[in-house]
Amino acid sequence: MAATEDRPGATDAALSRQRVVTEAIRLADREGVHGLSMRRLAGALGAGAMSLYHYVANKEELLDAMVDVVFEEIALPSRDADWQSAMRERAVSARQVLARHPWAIGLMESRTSPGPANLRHREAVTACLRRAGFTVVMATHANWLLDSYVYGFALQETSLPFDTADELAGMTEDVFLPQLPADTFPYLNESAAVLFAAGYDPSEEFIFGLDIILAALEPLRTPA
Amino acid sequence: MAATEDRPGATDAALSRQRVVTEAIRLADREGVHGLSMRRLAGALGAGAMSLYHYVANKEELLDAMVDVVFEEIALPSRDADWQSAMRERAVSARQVLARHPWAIGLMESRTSPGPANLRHREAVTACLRRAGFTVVMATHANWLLDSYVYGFALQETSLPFDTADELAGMTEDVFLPQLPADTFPYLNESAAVLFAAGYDPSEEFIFGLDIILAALEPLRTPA
DNA sequence: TACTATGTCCGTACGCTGTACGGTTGTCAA
DNA sequence: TTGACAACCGTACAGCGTACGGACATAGTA
Repeated sequence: MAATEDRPGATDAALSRQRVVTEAIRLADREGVHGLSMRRLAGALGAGAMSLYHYVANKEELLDAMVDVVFEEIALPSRDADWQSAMRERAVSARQVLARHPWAIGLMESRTSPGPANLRHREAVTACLRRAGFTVVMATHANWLLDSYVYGFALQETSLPFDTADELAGMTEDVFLPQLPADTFPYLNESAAVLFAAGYDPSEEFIFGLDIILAALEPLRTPA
Repeated sequence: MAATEDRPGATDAALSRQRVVTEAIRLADREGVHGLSMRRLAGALGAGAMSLYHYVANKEELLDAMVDVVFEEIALPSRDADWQSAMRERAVSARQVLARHPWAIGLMESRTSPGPANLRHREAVTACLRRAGFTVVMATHANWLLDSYVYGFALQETSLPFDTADELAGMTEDVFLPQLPADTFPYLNESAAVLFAAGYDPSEEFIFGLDIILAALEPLRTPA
């Protein structure tokens, strides 16, 4: 019970790489990646800043580890379902995870070497596509296309200034439409007005594009 | 001639918001967004750090301005061509521009309100789609789909650790294949080997997915 | 029991960051 | 001549990542 001293805000458990990375993710989720500093992270763990460096070589390595944990959270494509269902589910999962950890998208840009969870994920996706009858080259094409869509969608989603359809409706009336005068932006103005009147809900947008892509890939399989 | 004192590294021209933003982009292109500090930027302009604050309210506003200049560089869809050619060209242009300014992609994540060039661009794209016979709702779908693909592709591209097909070939042999043992990663190993043998060139990858999307959108137009 | 080695933790310090605040100039109008 | 104003910048402060060296507890060995 006297394992750790009673520092202010200290947590009982001892430090570990696991705990450091997990807490870092929690902090980044709550305050964004700008709010994640080694000192603040250490504080949240009830430790001194320099203690962290026994578990991560430097901040870059910490960020790498965080991104890999995010990949771990994404569901692998199911082995049992048909390829379209399997890929749809993993894409939906990926989008959910990236919405939960928006900072991860921006972080991917600078991280060039994939972590183990990332590799496992790619292996499973490639396996699914190959078993579905795509050639190696076609599976590569499909991979690029699907991943580009998922990441790009998630990226756009994080830069939206609203969270729900209701919020969007409110902002359309109060903010967007006034900023989009019909004489300078006739088409954007029309779009905002029509979508607003139709009660447009952007949360269904993802599936629409995803299913278009999946359907378009279907004929590119070589018959089993 | 005595307009500016002869400070070390000073440039003759006077400061201006234009010059500040342009030089910031040049700096970010060369050294990445981490290498862009107010002091370094001021140094490159032959000025003191605090002088910059007469042209930008703070660094955030500078980053906003930089992103909007990037949008300005993207070609608008042509009015004369058919919709597929117009959208293809603007997507290719966007990808080129984002490859030139990789930092812009990560920056988009945190920037929630679009700048004027961004709005002009969206207006032109929406106009192109509407004139091609897409309904407002369908044009919105198409917009999300196409932009997600472009941004996601650019994002993935910047995190590749190689630049040319030759470099990729070299790294496949020396780095990737050794890291992908056939027993743990059978499918990734196979892919790497096959793509390497086929002289795979990822620079053609973009057009492939883009044309799939464009073709899949074609039947969603309402006849004129 | 005494000594050493190792692992965990952290206090201090250095060079960097963004920027608040308060100058100092140069130009122009009255 | 005076006052206002724009352009510019020096200094200072809080916070950043992290190099360095040291404190302390435990384990292993003699």
